[in-house]
Amino acid sequence: MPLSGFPEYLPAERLAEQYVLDVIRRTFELHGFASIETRAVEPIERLVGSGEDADKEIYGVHRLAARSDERGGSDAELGLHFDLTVPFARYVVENAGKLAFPFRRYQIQKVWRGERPQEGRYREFTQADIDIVDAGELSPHFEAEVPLVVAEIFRQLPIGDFRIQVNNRKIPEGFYLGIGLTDVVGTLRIVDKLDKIGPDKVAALLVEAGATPEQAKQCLALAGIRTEDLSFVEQVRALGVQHPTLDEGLAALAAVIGTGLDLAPGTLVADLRIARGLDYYTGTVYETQLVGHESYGSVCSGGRYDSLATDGRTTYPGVGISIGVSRLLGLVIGRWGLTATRSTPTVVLVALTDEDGRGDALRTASALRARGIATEVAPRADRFGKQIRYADRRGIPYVWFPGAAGASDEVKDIRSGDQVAVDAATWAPPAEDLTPGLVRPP
RNA sequence: GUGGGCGUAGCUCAGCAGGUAGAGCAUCGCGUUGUGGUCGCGAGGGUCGCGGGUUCAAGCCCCGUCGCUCACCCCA
Repeated sequence: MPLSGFPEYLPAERLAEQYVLDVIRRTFELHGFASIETRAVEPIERLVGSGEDADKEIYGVHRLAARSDERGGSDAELGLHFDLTVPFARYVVENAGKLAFPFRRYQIQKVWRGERPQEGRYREFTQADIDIVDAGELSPHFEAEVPLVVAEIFRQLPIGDFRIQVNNRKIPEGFYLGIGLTDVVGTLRIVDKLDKIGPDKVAALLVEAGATPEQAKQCLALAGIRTEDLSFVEQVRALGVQHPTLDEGLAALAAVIGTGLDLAPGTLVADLRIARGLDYYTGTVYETQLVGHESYGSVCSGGRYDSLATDGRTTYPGVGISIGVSRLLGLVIGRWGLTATRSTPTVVLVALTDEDGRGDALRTASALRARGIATEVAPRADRFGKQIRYADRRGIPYVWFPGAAGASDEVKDIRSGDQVAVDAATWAPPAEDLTPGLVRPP
């Protein structure tokens, strides 16, 4: 019985997932990020401390044999981590003496959240994170770097157009303070519903929360600003609000968008309505949607955090971004039907004339594997039609026939039907057949 | 956590005044003792989510329960 929120894929879909993970890993490493893995559990106290009402999402972990009065006793209560940033912050502090700063790491792991599952929302899912953390001060140029790495990954995947929306929390914060609204978080939360409930209802909620109609109108005006270039600065200025925090935010966002314009035009969008992500973000925040699937939710988000990690003497500010691998796959596999070109890594099935030929077949397979060609030997010496069907069912592209009595071996591409005489010591498939690829059904 | 929808074969579904379960697809076998995909024939496979109740009789009605699903909340 499947458990809701704990997805499990069939082999072909898992191969598609691995393909995506391979692209992610290769690109992270290409940009010089080093891999780490942190334990699955953290003391609950640490997990709760970072997020407001994160506690209701946390899965607790304890020994079944532990009596209830032991839980929370001398041993700290443990919970499964709900993201990779909080454990990473702990890891940085613990290992600060052995790490070289600025420290760049990537981390691809499962995380758990105890929320009601829906399409694209799971209780167990995979995130792929990069973060850059420094000791004391973090240079702002890193805030432009991390989303561009993600853009490079997404461009390699068959997911269509995407937009990485960028904002800086200091912009709404300074703006709200500048017009006299002091409940920054509450205002953000309401404005964030804009896409879902529309401007009229947002305005109504803001007024209900204590804003004047004029303030509500100003908030909506700010939230409506979205540009692919630096003109958002002018548009905000035109609203006539003054506050030093607003100035800081505009300068910081302009720097990020400017770098994006220079290096990867069209991928970063300044969008002054987005504010989401966990609440430890202090400046730049990112959120990513696939064009045409905006309502599916963000498939990648992150931001800058100034004081998530601290040992009391030194703080370690960082900036990071997290690809929601499971959510992304939920869309492209679940909704689009994307899958792998075959359900097994096997490139070649070595056919068997009879059981006496198994020894030779195993030697043929070894010769092919020695050159990196994934090979398996037919399970039974069925008639060739069945052996070909064995390959066909699995999407294995080639069947290898042993040559009879001194004749040369032959390999057949069962997609085209082409069959040629070959030598196991030298034959190789075209590069595109070496590993499973991705296919999207018509 | 709150509120709606739905649970029959591996999948999509049918079934009915309540009368002891069916189709298509998939799987497997044979036709085809050695080169598949088409076609033909055939086979296997179900405690009708689970438990209780009403009834001579329940997949169908009633109660409960579990699960799945959608929305809210929140987020990847």
